[in-house]
Amino acid sequence: MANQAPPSGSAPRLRVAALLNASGPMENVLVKGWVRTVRDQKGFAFLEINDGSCLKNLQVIAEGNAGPYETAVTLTTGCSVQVSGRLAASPGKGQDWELKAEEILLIGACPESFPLQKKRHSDEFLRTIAHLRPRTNKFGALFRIRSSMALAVHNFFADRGFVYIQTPIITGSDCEGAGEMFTLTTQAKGETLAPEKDFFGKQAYLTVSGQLDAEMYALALGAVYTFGPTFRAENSNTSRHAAEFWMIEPEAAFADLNDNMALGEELVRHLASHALEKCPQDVDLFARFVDKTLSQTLDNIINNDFVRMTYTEAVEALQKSDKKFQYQPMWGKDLQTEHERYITEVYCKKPVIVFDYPASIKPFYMRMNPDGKTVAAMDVLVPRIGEIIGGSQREERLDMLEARIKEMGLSEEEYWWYLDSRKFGTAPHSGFGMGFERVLMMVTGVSNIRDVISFPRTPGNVEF
RNA sequence: UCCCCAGUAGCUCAGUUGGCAGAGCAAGUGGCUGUUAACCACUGGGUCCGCGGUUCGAGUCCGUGCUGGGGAGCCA
Repeated sequence: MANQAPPSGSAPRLRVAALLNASGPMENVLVKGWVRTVRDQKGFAFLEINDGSCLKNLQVIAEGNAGPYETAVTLTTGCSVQVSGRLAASPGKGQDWELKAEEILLIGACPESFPLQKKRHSDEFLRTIAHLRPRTNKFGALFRIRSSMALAVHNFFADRGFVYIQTPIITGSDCEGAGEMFTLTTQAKGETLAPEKDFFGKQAYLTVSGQLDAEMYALALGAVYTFGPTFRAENSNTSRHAAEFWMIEPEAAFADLNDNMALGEELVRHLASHALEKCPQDVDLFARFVDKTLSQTLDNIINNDFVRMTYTEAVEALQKSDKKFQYQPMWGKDLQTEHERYITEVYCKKPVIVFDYPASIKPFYMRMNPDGKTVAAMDVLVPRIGEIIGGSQREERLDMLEARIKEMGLSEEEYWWYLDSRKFGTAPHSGFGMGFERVLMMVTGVSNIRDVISFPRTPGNVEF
């Protein structure tokens, strides 16, 4: 089918983005898209057509009492149309080019019950019509940025020799240690089946992380990353949590915690500048209407080194501050949201990497430091969003790892394959998880995670 | 899961001390020869979230449930 010539007499379809960037007038132009507004004058009418290729609409002018004009005045906001005509310089303000319609055909009508109007809607309302919200300027822009950012992630790792791997979504390991898991079963409603009689012969779950699998591939291919969906059944009702989200998890052999922190910082900075460079119009919409401090925030991320401080230093800084915290900062306790916000927004005023956390508050696979109290963990915290990356150098010493598994009451048999990687040619390695939606919140200023995912899954919500 | 706030026209909201249900936008109709969320005029539009209670009378007060939002915990 590639390069097949269009049927004789009809022009190939062009996208609005290309037409708005035209270098000169064009004859025989064909556009297909959705009508955003119809402005009917006496004897002529303006249409604004959007086809998703860019934020801006193409202005179509339908003149004359017959043909295009007759059709134009019957069109309503939301309908789909095809328009053919010629692209000409626009005498009006606001656009360089406009399409003088020679023929307008209605493809799909849109009755007045169409819920989207030519005005701003609240995010809450748009969430109730998540199937239609991509037709708004804001969500169109968001999902063009999301697509571009995904590509930027792949390019970033490809440029650095990381191999893209896909780890299973279905897992049998019930103690990955990152929160509640969704159980998976083929049993019928109301039926109670023992796990050993179920599809996999044991209890199965949706993955909460591809990390343990990714480690196996890092210890073979040198450096790998995953980029896929992740599931958490935590009954978590906040603007920063979803039950299904996308996570990027790089894992590199022969890399220590410093390499890990450098990679994370470089990635966050790369993504921030990518958004500004590759999606300027779409990002500008967010800078103007969603978060007025967005440009400043992104500049801050791009142009400054991230502050690095140990967990111990962070706790000391919190204890020395005049600010009254609801939770007293104390060595050995996890940093609370209010603590993270103080560190990034007040104390450092820029992204911060906190590392070397107490072993007691971190999972078994993190590498024990020589002090015997802390592990080589690191979190990248950004102002307003909080934790965007969480990672560590992994415990590569078999005896230490076995001891930690035992200490935390986990089953060594369950992890036989994981332990094998330390038995056979073990090597220092490290990696992290980065929440893709949180990155999108960072580059757009959108404050609710439900508005950077196509169809968000949260407790009590699986509509669409 | 806990704390706080909200739910009134298609949307965004106002509604005074408990006393006839309101505005803007949208929609419909008409007008307008270059508009830019066009503009101007007119018209239609209500389960005041559900249930129960107090009262002569409840959008308004009380109880309860549901839904949504903000914050917390947990985390990416």
